[in-house]
Amino acid sequence: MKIYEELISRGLIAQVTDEKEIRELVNDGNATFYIGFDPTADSLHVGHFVALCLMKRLQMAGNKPVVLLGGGTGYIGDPSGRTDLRSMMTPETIQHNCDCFKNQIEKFIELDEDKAIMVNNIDWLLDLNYVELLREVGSHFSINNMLRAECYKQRMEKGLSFLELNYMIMQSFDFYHLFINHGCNMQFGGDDQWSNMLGGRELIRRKLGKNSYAMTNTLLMNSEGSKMGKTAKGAVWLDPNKTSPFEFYQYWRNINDADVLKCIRMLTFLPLDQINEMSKWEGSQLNEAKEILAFELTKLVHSEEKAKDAKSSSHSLFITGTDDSNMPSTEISKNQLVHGVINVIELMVECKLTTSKSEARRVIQQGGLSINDIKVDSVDLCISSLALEKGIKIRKGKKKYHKAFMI
RNA sequence: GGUGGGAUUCCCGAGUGGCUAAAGGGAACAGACUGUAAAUCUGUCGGCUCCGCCUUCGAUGGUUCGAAUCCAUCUCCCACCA
Repeated sequence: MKIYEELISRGLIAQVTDEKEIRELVNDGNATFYIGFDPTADSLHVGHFVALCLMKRLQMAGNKPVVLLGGGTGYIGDPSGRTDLRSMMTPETIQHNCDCFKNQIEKFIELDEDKAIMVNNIDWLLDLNYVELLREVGSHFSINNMLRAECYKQRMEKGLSFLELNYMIMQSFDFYHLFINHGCNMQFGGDDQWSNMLGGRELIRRKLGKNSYAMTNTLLMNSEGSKMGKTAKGAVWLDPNKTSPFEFYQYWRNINDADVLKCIRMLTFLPLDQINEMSKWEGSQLNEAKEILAFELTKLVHSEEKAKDAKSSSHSLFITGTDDSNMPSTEISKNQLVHGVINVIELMVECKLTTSKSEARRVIQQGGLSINDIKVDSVDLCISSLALEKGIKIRKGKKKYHKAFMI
């Protein structure tokens, strides 16, 4: 099976401009394609990961990726899929985020002049001359068409600023620039980028009379139709300092039944035969599939060792109930104790298990807290320094484990 | 520039002088049931020194025994017209 067919089988391709030509191009390893990453945060998240995997797969098939950091487009902010204006970032933040992205991507994609390159659109966007751009590029865009694009349509009700309207033009210009300077003949991106990508293709056609290609990957949506990779606390980050390997593992381990196979297919590098075999699984057997998914992804994003750790922590916590050194922990210092003890409520807040004492009190009153496997039934319970020196295991609700200790 | 409309607790959204820490829904959190799933049911859902007290309804000042609700000024949004 060739790469294009594989991508289709994995459900990764959403839309393509010219199916036949693109198939040939990527199957023969003749594509130089780019994917843009706008530096919206100081870490990549799961959504980016889908794109990175695709990049990797295409690279392994002999195509050349161009990683585009959106240091310039970050100044504008993509309105696609948004109901409100993105908050404007300072140049310092953008720079910092770009640096973070760079570090993470480098670990995943082999960068080498022949195999893949990384560029930053700040290098060409920031120096554009307004009037010149209007004449050279702006004249090729039809406002009527732009407003018909899905990404803007949604914003017509809530309001769309001129700044955001220009995002499409900037992204189109990127493609045009890369086409000329790096022989980049294809653009890849999330399905929500489709109209922006067509804009670039159209610009290349109008200005150079040349054909170029675009294809989008399926957005990772759950069975309820909302974007995956989000938790109550925010995104699931790839940065281990923002989302620990254990949390990362748990996110996938706790995924809906309906979404497991789809995720395995899309995100892991397991052979399709094996995945098809797994798709016959039902009911509680899916737990096994979830473990595989969680393990494989943790391995890809962090390392095999971290994945093993996460898996064994998960097992010892949920199956055998034993303690484990991998759970998040908080060190309590001596001066936080009063008369050699600390109140449970204070302790919970200290460990960031709850954001306020009221909340901590409620959890205890509802029977949701246990320490060293003994349910806490009084909000007045105090923990001694002796216990803390040994280290205590706090469990809030069913799945939140935390360790508190004192040296 | 003109004319209207709006800003309420994490989000949506009621509330138009006291009975309002503020309906309803969503999210979230805890409990039951389970497969570390979903669905369902129950409870909670501003803070604290928690049977009581304190701070919230865009901002500031005022009227009143008493205001999210009335008045004034300001800030920001939106719609229609230009």
